[in-house]
Amino acid sequence: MPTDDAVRVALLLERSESLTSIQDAVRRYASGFGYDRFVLFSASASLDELVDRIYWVEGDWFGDGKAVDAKTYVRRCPVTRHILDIGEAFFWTKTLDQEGEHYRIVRKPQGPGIHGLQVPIFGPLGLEGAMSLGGEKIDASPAARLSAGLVATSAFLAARRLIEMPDRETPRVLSGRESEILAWTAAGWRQADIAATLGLSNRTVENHLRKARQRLGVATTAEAIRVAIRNGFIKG
Amino acid sequence: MPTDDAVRVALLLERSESLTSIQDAVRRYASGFGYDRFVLFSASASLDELVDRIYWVEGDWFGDGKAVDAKTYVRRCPVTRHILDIGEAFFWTKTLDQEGEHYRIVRKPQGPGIHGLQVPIFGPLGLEGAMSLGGEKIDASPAARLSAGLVATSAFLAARRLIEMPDRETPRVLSGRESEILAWTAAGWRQADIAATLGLSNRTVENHLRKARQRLGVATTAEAIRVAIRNGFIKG
DNA sequence: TTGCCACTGGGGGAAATCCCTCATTGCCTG
DNA sequence: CAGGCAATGAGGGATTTCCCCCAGTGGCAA
Repeated sequence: MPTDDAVRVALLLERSESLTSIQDAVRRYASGFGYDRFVLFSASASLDELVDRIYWVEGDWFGDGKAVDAKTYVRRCPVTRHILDIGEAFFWTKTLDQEGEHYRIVRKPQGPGIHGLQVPIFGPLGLEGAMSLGGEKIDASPAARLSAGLVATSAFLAARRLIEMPDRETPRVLSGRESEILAWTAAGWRQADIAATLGLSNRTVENHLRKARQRLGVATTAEAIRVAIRNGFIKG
Repeated sequence: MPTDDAVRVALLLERSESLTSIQDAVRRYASGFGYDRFVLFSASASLDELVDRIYWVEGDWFGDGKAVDAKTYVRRCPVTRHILDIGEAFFWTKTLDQEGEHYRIVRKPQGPGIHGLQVPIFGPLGLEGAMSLGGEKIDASPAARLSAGLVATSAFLAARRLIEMPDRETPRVLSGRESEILAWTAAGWRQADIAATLGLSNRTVENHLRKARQRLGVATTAEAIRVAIRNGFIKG
């Protein structure tokens, strides 16, 4: 029973030294549950360096046989939108009728159509990536969801370890000015107002904010505020 | 071998209907790895106030033979602080010398002292909680880390499901769409991306955001996020 | 001394957000 | 059934933020 192998496969993945071996292991393992198409991507809309990066796509996801980049995938697959709502791995089903494709989140996918499992991977800063597995006849048991989820998570972490190798060790700490200005921003002040209040030029405020975003590894100031609050750099 | 039971125990936990049964299952399972003390808590916000709510504390955490209460645990366990830095489950070791207690994050805890496994649980917006397991002679293998991590995660989710159940009625100042879109914004997504992902027009997203700002009585989206986090309209 | 880094500014242009108004649909409620 | 409100979307323009460069100063450490 493949569920028993989940931990062993996850361990194997953790020690993988190449993307190919990761793929092989996942493919072999997931085929036991009926999956034959895979997507593995880092979806952190936030992290500057690894924005929207696909590690692995395999199988015909949209029926047009074309390769997709991460943004296209995220946008065309309506299932992705539920990543934030649900927070755990979930099953979905795609059916076809005269009106077009219909995606649904389901507890237990069955019947005709393409079914899949979406496994989000979260980290300190929120969504870091996801793995999707799809197939036409899949094992939709809770045990399958949990064990495939474990394996998918390990696969993502392993793939990222290999691919994002170059120093991912940014000290996520803000300088004094940066957190000060971020705090003013969180208080609802515009850059120009902050500049006037602190006796700085608009440029300086802008530069500090950008630096803060870079340091926190986020794309927007809005997210920077969330992360800074969470990490205690500014008061919530 | 307990690693084989991880998925089964996790499933059991998922279906638990009482905190007691969660505790029993975890206790029984984790004892196979040598753990005999447990902490399970939900977390959020700043580093100062890392622990939000403690679901379960049990065992002799500080070697003085006394059971600890939640407050004591939080005050005295420095390991908790590392949850945000590390992002995955990690082992730690506490040793004692004349200078006092020393906590270290280690790859493979061994020797005398108290050892433990810290399992952070992440969600869409970052850290959501954690489970700590401790003992004097623990199985520190990678397989044990993975399977105990799976079980700990399931235990947390199950406990939270039960405990936060009493649908803490938040006076929803924001409408569903508004808080949803604000949450995406706080996660670092731009209006256009949110629109594309949710299948809306840019205008609609913009309008919802403005409505949210109006309702919260703030001038900028940045501040709206801070306020929404503080008021619990979106998760921080 | 030679770096690194925080802090301070700037130019120029692209992109995103924000503001005000208006309109439609559908649901629920008094 | 009218009125409120959530949800959707548009036009048009004003602001603001963001991005990618650059450069000087002063502090601190190898």
